[in-house]
Amino acid sequence: MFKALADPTRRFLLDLLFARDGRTLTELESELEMTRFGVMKHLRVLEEAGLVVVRRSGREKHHFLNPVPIRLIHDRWIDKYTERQVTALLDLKNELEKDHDRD
Amino acid sequence: MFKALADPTRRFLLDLLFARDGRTLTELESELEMTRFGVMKHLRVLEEAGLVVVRRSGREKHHFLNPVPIRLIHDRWIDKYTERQVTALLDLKNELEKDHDRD
DNA sequence: AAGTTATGTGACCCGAAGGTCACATGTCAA
DNA sequence: TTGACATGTGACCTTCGGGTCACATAACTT
Repeated sequence: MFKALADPTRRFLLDLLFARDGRTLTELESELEMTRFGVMKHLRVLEEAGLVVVRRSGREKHHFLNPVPIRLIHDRWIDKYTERQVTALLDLKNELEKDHDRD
Repeated sequence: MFKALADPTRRFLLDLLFARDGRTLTELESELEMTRFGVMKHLRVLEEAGLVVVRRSGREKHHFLNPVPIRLIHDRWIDKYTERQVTALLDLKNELEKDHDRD
């Protein structure tokens, strides 16, 4: 599950699904500079990690983002008390900068 | 930074630091079934990822957990609206189970 | 100064993961 | 049913990352 997040291509796939859910394999493939097979492998990893959930419809396979595992990562190393400090800090930072691009 | 979380040994190191901060290399080494060199490599990766912050004191090097990058992962794929749903869901789950061990 | 302790560096080995391809199955449409 | 489309499988290659070791520097102790 952590290994699933280790690859930049897979993170980009999550970004795509975060922007718009329910896309199919070929739809996602068109956004990447890679063979269909590569994308398929990555989606499989994400699926096995529980980060992506799948719904079949005929010959098509639609992919959806699952936020739960991400939250579990968060909760593993940030307790309720620290969370308040960190969110406050980051909210302040975003307030000061007002433009943000990550990674 | 995501690759830093991909390795189970490094996650265990974060767990150790989450339990108690400021430990030194040899202290952490004693908790693992590995050579000092292996642990050193892992700590270096965690440090470069910003997940661990370091304070030198003489010949000793103390390691501290930094929660900010973890929170950034969270914020990347969970918006404020979804966050409420997910936390509510997980709080409910923890309430029902009442015993929890992860990974 | 000398020995011990804490940490650092470079090279090396090996298994795992990313990527592609030939080939294959299942499904829609005419 | 025939062809086109969407997805799946296994083998293969190559690069990368985890782990160890020989060797090295720096600091505390007596």
